[in-house]
Amino acid sequence: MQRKTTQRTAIEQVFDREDRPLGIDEILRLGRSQVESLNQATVYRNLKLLLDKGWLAQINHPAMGVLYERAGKGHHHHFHCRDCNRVFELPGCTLNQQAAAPEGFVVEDHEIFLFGVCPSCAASSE
Amino acid sequence: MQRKTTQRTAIEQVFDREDRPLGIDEILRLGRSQVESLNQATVYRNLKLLLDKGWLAQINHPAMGVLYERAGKGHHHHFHCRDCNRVFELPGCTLNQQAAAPEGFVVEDHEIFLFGVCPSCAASSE
DNA sequence: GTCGTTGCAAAGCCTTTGCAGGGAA
DNA sequence: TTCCCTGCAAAGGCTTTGCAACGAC
Repeated sequence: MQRKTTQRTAIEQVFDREDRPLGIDEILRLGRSQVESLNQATVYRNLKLLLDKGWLAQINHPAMGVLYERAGKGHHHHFHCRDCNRVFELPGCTLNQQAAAPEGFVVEDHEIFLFGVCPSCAASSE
Repeated sequence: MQRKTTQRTAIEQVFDREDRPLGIDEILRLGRSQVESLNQATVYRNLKLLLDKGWLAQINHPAMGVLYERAGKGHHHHFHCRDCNRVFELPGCTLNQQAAAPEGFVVEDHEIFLFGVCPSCAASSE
């Protein structure tokens, strides 16, 4: 049976608090502000455990590499802000999936990454 | 000045011949069928050189990791066949970029990855 | 003969794993 | 007391780099 540890709890809280896809470095940094001794290996092990459990999902971002986000949010896409370098989850989907590929291709799924400036950066640069 | 070597020529020919995004392993394997002694370090060095030169472009595929493709093909997307595991370049773009994100987000660019079955695999499975 | 390139091996990243000690139940 | 979990360090992959020999020009 799985036990409740301060380390795993800290990692889970980081995701709940940030509510956006996070990279290993951020998870480790934010987690350490809560549990100073938090080890990198522990983070990796818990991320894997939370993935298997279905609590987290993994995404491979074109510019940011591997990121982790809360699972179970349904189909959505990602936005990467070139200013603050954060990745946001965008609800909804406007893509006509089958129309996106030429005749002959059977499209079953897709992923979209958007790049630009997020609302808070856009506001602060005016 | 840059010199013409059999190794670099072999790598370039692999891309011309396949005409699709390739991973390191494929480049190395296909290149070795032409230049037996082709070394991994040489491939990495030449890929970097061809990237800097603007002859190649790098893509970070969600499922396939880092891939390389001929540069200068204009805006396009990628299709990954779950049968043959190859990645194809799809011309055109049907996405209304700004409509894909909520109010406040300034969208400047995007990338789309499609997943499914390619025409040749779809035909052979019937 | 230059000096850009190559092959080999060593070194760097990032991630995973082995192990003994520690802590949740 | 059990045995899951953690920290540390070593080991694995993949990519880059140092170096001497090679070969394009």
